[in-house]
Amino acid sequence: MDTSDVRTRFAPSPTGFMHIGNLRTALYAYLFAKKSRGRFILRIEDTDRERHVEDAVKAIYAVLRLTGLQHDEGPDVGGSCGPYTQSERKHLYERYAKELVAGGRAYYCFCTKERLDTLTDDTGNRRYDKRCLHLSKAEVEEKLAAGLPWVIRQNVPQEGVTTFSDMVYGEISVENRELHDNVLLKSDGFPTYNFANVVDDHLMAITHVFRGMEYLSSTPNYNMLYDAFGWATPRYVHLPHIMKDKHHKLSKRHGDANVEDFIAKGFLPEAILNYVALLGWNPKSEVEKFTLRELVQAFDVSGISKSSAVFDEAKLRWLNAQYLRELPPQQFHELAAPYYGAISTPVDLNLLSALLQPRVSALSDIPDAAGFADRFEGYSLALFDHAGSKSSVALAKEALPAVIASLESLAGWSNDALFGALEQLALQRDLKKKQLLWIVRIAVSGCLSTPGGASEMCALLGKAQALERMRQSLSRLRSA
RNA sequence: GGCCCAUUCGUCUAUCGGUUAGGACGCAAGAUUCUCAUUCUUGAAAGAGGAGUUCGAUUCUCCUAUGGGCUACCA
Repeated sequence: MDTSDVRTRFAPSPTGFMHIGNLRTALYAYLFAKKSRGRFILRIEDTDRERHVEDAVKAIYAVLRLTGLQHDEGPDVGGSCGPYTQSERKHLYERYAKELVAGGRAYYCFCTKERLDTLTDDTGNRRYDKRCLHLSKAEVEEKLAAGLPWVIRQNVPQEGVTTFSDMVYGEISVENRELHDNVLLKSDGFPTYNFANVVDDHLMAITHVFRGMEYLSSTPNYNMLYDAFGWATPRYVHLPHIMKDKHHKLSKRHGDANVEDFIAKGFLPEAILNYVALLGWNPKSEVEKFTLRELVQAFDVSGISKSSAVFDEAKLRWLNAQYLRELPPQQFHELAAPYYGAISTPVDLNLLSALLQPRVSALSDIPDAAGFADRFEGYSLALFDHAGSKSSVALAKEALPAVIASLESLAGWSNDALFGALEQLALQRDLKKKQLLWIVRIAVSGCLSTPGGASEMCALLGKAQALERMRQSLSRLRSA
């Protein structure tokens, strides 16, 4: 049950995939709404036909579904303020723009691109000179009748100061003369973001606007629009940017910022969400691990920081590893299964999952971690030389026959039985346990690093295969 | 260029005038371990610079520097 009028919205433009920054904006808007027992709305801002990307909307739905940020209203789920896709609301904007024209708060502009270009100053900036504002009503009618292309521009007063309050950045004032007569309605009849966001946020009764801080400097323009219509302004929550590094914003040009890519790389949506929540927001406690539910409880706008944050994949990996380890073994196994697809050697996959779960930090680490399975042939014999365990090629050649003989007659092939047998054999031959186990592990895996120790590797491969590999290693040692 | 915003360890951050400036990731060292990893312990690591205000500034004010954003018929 809703118990408040709080309504937030996530309003992406379908110009590409969802990146980490988009996700965080959606998350904060969602958390704020849910914490206030309000509603979270999805609105698709597709007013730029040129940058429109076909499957972008699908990607938005996919990410919201995967991360659990369920919207209460939106193009796909409906709601009382629809339609929720701006291209389907086109007629509305024109009506409202004309209302503004009638009230003198906006005006038709017929200036050509060429003329606009002449308005560019020494520093390469352009500022419209309000020329068309001074057209008489008759002149406007005449041009309109002649079928000249037109746009509608906001009529911004050039004197005075506009002040607004942002819940993150505090009070911000801008001299009105710094503001431009933005285009509200484009010549193709579509509204610009500068207009559509105001009309829609009002019509959809949005109470709190969450968006990137790049809109901070144009917010005075928007407030003038609200005032012109006689509408109440929403509360603003501008968010600091997420950076790829010290100097560059996370950009869609880099596939690594794509939320779906991270999921494909074996990061759990819960971990991504958790990490992203902490990028630019602090819970005022030292807790770092939060479920979505817990985030809803803990979220507070006062914890949002003002400065931008650099995205750190290392920390995401660490968090993801925490999540992976807490998974019920069976669930981890199911998630890992797709990554076993490339393994052709028969191994005990359930056991492999059990060994892998505490040691991978992303599911995509699995193929590499399980490299022993298919990368056995032709491994370097130098691996038998290991100072730490005092083992060597010579020792391997000498000890392996006994290992093979001993294990061939081993009754069970469990990890415990194997470990016991190897331990005993080491004792008999007066070898350090470490020495023998190193040799066996290499002989059976051919890898410096494996998901388990010698006995575990043997158990993983099964009796026939493990013994076969040992014989193969022995013969290579002998002929070397 | 103009305007807006920001500036604490490499990174994410705590501190809301008085702290040995705390935590986390990463990094290093040690311990544990049948490898690597895990786990545990320890360590190195920060207030951009300069003026003020104040008994006292990381914290408040101003200037400078640096970074980011906006300055589109993109959002």
